[in-house]
Parts: sequence; structure tokens; C-alpha cells
Amino acid sequence: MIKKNVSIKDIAQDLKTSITTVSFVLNGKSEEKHISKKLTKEIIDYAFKIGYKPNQIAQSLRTGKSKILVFMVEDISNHFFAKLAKIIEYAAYQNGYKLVFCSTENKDDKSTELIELFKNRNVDGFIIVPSPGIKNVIEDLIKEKHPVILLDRYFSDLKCNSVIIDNQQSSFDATSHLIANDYKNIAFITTDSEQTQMQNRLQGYQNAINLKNLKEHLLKLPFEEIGKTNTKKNIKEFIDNKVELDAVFFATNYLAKAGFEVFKETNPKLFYELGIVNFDDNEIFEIYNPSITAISQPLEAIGAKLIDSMLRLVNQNEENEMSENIVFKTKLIIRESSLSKITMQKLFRP
Amino acid sequence: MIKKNVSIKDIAQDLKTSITTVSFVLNGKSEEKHISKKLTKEIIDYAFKIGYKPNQIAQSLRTGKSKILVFMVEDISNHFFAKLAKIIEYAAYQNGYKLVFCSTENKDDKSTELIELFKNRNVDGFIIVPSPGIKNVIEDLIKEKHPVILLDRYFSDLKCNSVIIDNQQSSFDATSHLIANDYKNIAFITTDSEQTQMQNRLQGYQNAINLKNLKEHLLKLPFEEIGKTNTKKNIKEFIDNKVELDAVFFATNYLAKAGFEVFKETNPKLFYELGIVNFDDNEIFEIYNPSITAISQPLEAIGAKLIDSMLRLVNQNEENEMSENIVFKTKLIIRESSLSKITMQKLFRP
DNA sequence: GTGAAAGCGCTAACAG
DNA sequence: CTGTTAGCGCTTTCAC
Repeated sequence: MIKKNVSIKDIAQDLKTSITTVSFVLNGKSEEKHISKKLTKEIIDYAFKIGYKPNQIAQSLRTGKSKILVFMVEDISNHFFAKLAKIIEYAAYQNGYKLVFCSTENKDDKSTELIELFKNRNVDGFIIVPSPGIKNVIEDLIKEKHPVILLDRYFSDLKCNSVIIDNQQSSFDATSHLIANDYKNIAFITTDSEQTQMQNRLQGYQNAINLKNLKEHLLKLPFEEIGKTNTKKNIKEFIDNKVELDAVFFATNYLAKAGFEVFKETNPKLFYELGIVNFDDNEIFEIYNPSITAISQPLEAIGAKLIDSMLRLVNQNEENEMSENIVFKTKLIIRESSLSKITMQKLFRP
Repeated sequence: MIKKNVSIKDIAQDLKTSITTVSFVLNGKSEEKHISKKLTKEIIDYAFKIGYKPNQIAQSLRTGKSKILVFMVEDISNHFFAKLAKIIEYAAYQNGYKLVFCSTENKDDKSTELIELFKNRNVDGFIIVPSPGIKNVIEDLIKEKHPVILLDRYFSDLKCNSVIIDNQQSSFDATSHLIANDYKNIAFITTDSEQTQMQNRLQGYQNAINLKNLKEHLLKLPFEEIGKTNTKKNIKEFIDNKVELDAVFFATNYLAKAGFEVFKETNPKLFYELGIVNFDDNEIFEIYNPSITAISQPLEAIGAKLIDSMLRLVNQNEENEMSENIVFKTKLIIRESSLSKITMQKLFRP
């Protein structure tokens, strides 16, 4: 940090003009401020020549803006969020914004701390996958007029922009698909989380099951323990005890992963004996053996919508009393794992 | 952004003392500056009570520090980098630093632009997975005394801190493992990139092959086209034309993915007919059918080392003429995909 | 048309 | 021991 960066002041001195003029020119206000064409060109050329780069910190201190958006997710190493992060990042850059990501681990205290931190850094907008207990923090954020968009889940009694998917319908469709393919004892493996997205997924499953008068097979794993060994143990017990099961519907990526580990360790044939569907797609599912049927969220569209809405929020001066709630449809990508039992056996056990 | 945040000035006014005193106290310099215990306590309590949070922008403008580290990777949605990002982020937070990630897409211009941008934001340190042509940009960064650590690859003629793995040895070991398991015609599928990590991986493969007087089967895919359809087409052609192949060694994650897609589409039996090894592990490989043998990088250790070195660099005032090059060993995780041909057939074709 | 100057919030040298 | 003050680099009002 030794090479002193050229500042607006240096340019003014070198060109024997004033700081103000340089600032006006560099901010494209020559016209507006009636600055002569020659001076304007001279300043621009000189700035370019000596490689002037505005000090964004100073700019930010002065304007209260930072041209930074933050994307707070549960876990950046989760495929769904990582993919989305990349899409949003790209769109943000296209519009002159930088994107900062961070992982909240779905913990309220970490989320709160991070939000506080970004407020103090004049971040221009927040895209947040909220942890369960930060409704009031989000509420304050909105009261203080920070642009906020919630993603993936929301608080039913809080007025706030949000972009989510139709969890209930997706789940209903996926379950109905299994039913249509002759599966009669379909397990739904989920967490005990009270968050909207999980509740709606469960509801969709239950509606489909009830509609056909089938039996519910529900496993709710303690959210706190996801990823720990207990999760696998619980899944194994559940499967061992339910001999009648012929299909499994995993409510999230990490549950599927745990489930697959159990299948693999217990009895690899399960992959072909059970119908399998997962909420959330993953590139790997396409090339898995068998390939896995999954509910795919329209990542590109979600990302585009997020940035579009965010830019609108950031650029509007007037108050906006309206809040926008966007619900995307998902797509059920049907692959080998949910072929009807008969077909599956024909194909894989020649 | 309407609720005015309390500033140091407000505190000084309310407490009828001076800005300086408040600043000293809040920066933990009461002792050093001989400020009375009572006043100190009074200020701290009051600051806490009214929820004072320093404006980091102003702090940064003044001190030239930001308490931010940047982690520039090729692609944040790549599992390897996402995992590492999470580890580094956590360690950085523990030490009072925030971490910003971004994806360079391995492009020189985007990398250069990003580095410039972060310099202008007073980022305290750079952890960079460099794209091929930014040696001079890195060089400048170092000349300007910015702390820099290169990751995953380096420039052989540039003195710069780096953390890498022993690509050549890892590749040699993996190839030797295949050979030991009776595979005689082992393909190496890589890119035509000139970057150190890829070159060394190739060298390791070649050394192992030559040592046993086996035949080299090399496929170098144009780096620019990775992820495009041509990649898959090339792999398919290569495999179709080399009937004698009995094993494949993929030099990176995304090549394995393309390869698996080809296997899946062409002839799923290939998964069990070919020995398969991949450079870089992935949680999915463990639960794949067959589970995939992979070279696993010690992510935790790499992350810890990176942050440890970075903190040292950031905190040292004196010049450091030394540069540190760390080489980590990897671990070959042997799974089903590289069992000897005979065993594989016994197990999977009962 | 252009420039002087105030001030964003903070740190730290210097003065009492 | 505490306060005054000069900036960090920039934007923008107001004056000439």
C-alpha cells in the first residue's frame, strides 16, 4: 500500500484547475455544469492517462452508497446457493454492483451480526435467506429503509419483498408423480423446522397422499442435528422399520445426501428398489446411477428477478409502500429413480 | 437509511467530553492515554446503551485498512472452492476479518478488474487462484506491498507466497494405484491449459506410465470449451476409438462430470468396466454407484494455513523479503471405481 | 463556467 | 488527563 493512488486533487493541481471541476467532469456532469468541452476532454484524457481510479471508500463515506449488494445464504457450499450466487453475482456486476456473499449457517445470532456489519458498511441492498428467528431484525432493516428481499422463505406476518418457489405445489406434484407410477407407500423425509418452505413442502406431500387415501410415512429429523451421525442413524432405523416402503421423497439436498449414504451402506439395491425423488436438483443427479428425479428451481429466472427487483429498490428515491412477493413455479425433472417399479426392474435387472 | 446512526461525536456531546477521548476509549487506549477509569467506564457503558457501532467506512478511509480479505477463485460454484471458501470465511471471522469471495472465471481481464476494484476498497489481503495471464498484475500488487497468497497454482518465475498441493506426486500415486490394480491402458483426460497445476498432474501420470512401460492415452481438451458440448463429443470420440482402454483418470472435477455424462449416455456399463479415478474429491463420489476413487485435498489444513499466513502478512509492519511456498500432500481415497477388474466384476455382476 | 469550502465519521499528532 | 484540530478523498452547495 505504498504507491500513492492518484486522487482527484492531484489531477486538479496538475491541470491547474479546481477539485470541483474535476469531480464534476469525472461524474459526467460537464454538460449540466456548463464546463467547456476542451477542459472536459483534457481532464478525462489526463485522468485516463495517469490511471485515476476513484477511491470508493471516500465516495462511499460521502454518498452513503457503496455499490455493494450482499447475498446472505444459509451455506455457500450448498450447491443451490452457490449456483444462485454465481448467477446473481454476474448480473450485479453487469449493473455496476459488486456482490458479497456470506453464510449464516441458518443461525440467528450470526445473521444478526452480519446484517449489523453490512449496515455499517453502507451496503446498498440485502438479499437474505433468513434464519428462523430474525423477523424483528429484518423488520428494523426495512424500517430503516434498507432495500431487502427475502429468498427461499419468508415470515408470514411480515410485509417484505420476497422471492420464493411454490413449495406446496411442487411437493404435491412430485408426490403425485410417484403415486402415478404405482408407488403406494411413500416416505417423506424432512426436518422439524418450522420455516415456511419446509412446512409447505410437507403440506404438499400430505395433500397428495390424502387425496389418494394412501398412508403417510413421515420422518422429521431434528434440524439441529442435520449433518451429524444421528441423522443417518435415524434414517436407517426408519427405513429398516418400514418394510412396506416403496418410495422416498427427500425434502432437501442434504437429507438426500444422508439418505443415499444410508442406502449405500445398508443395501445398495435400495437405489433400484425404492422410488426416489428429491426437492432441489443437482448436476450430479443427472449422472447418478440411477439418475435421480428432482424438483428443479428455475435458478436463472430467480437470479434475474432478484437483481431486477433489487436494482429497482436501490434506485428509487420515493418511498415504496408496496412490497412484492414473487412465487416461481418449479419443474419436476423425471429421471430413472422414479420409474414405475416394474420398468425399473426390467431395466436394471436384466 | 434514515435512522441516523449514532457517531462518536454524539457520544462526546452527550457525555460532555471530547471526540478524541471517546475515540481513545473505544479503541481500547484508555490505559495508554491515561484516561480515568470512571470516564472510560462511563463512555463504554453509554456507547453500549445507545448501540454505537463505528462507521467502518470512515474508519477505513482514515486508516487505510478495511478488515476485509478477498478470496478470488475460478468459480465459486465449484465444490472445491465453495468448501474452501466456507472454511476460510469461518477462520477469518474468528479473527475479526470479513471475507469477500468472487469468481474470476479464470479470465485475465475479469481478474485484473476485480483486483483493481478491491485495491480501491482498501482490502487488506488477497487470496488468489490466479488466471493464466495475470502474472504482471500480481507482481504489481506485491510491489505495492499488498499481502498476496496464491492458491492452487503459481507462476514459476514470480516470487510470491503460495499454497498448493503436490500435483505431480498425487497424480503419480493415483496412476500407480490403477496400475497396481491390473489396469494397463489408462487414459488421462485433461485440458490443454499451460497452468502449473495441470502440467504437474500430467507429468505425474506420464511418469507412472513410463515407469511401467505402459502406453500413454492422452486426451487434452481445449480449455476454452470446457463445459460446452464439444467437450462431451471429444470425450465420446476418444473413448469410442480406444477400445483397449480399461481405465480413465480425470484431471479435474468438471472433466469427470463431462465424462460421467458420456458414460451415462453411451453405455452405463462403462462405470463398471473401466477403472475410474478423479483428481479432487466430492462428497457425492462417496455415495455414487460405483463410489469413485479420488484424490482428496486437505481442505481444512489448506484453509487454516491460508488464514494463518494471511494474518501474519497483514499484521507485520516490517518489510518481509521472504516468500513462503507451502506444498500440501493429498490423500488418495480408494473406493469402488478403482477396484481391480476382477473384483469389480465379481461384486457387480453376480 | 469555475472555484472555495463544508462536511461525511473517524484517528492521532499536538497542545495544553 | 483531555481537548483542538488536521486531514483521509470525495461530493455538492454556494459564491464569484
